[in-house]
Amino acid sequence: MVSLDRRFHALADPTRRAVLERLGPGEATVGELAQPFPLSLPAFLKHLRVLEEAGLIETEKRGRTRICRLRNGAYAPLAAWLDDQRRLWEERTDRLAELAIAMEESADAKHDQDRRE
Amino acid sequence: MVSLDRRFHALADPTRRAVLERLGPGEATVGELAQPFPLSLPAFLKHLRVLEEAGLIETEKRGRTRICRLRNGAYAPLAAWLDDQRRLWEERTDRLAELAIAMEESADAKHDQDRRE
DNA sequence: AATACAGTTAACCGCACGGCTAACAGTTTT
DNA sequence: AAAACTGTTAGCCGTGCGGTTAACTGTATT
Repeated sequence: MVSLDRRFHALADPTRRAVLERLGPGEATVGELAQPFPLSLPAFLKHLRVLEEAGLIETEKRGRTRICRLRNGAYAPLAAWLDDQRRLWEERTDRLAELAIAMEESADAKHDQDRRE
Repeated sequence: MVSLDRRFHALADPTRRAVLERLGPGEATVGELAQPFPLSLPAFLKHLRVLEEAGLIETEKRGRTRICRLRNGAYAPLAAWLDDQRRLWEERTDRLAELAIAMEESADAKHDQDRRE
């Protein structure tokens, strides 16, 4: 299994994210992918390698060209981690809300008590 | 607005992700956060800086200690990007499915035609 | 067979990243 | 006032990342 480190690192670059965005709707060759970027081909190839080793894309050589496509379930582990964190956060705010309510009730009780005195 | 580059880069490190996980349930001081890690304090502080400049946490100095907490909506832009990409992917597979159905119908038609001949 | 095309490998380069130690600064505590 | 505690800054260092050019491989085209 590829580490979250590799996956997140792969996304921390605008060129690589652009490639993924381009690959969302459908597959493309190395040349087609590289065309929009002001990069040498070797530099661009390194980005593709990073994406492939992060398990985000898969590639296949057909003749003298190589076609690239998004991997099935590529984003699942990343989305899962984010969802976990958001869940933790919301559980926390829920607890805070309960606490606030409890304090309010306690304050009301004190208020009633004051009135009775 | 903080770039996606910074945000994703901040997540591409196990120490920093661990800090975020720790901070999910509630806030903590620098010392409490640093304690589990086999790092010098200056090294650890750099990680906190990265997280703060990525807009993921916010910190506040109280006396001689500094307390750190998760920022509200910290993960929203990241989750949004991921969701966009997954949407693109699913639209693509939907189109492929439609195409497959269309081809099947076409094949059926051809088949019927063959039978009629 | 020669040429062009698409990608790949190798070797290098500057710089930012992640780590360290040492010294300093501002708050509590005693 | 002195000592202890909690961060913080400064400066250094090795490694890896993102980029380059040059040379090469293998596949189509003519």
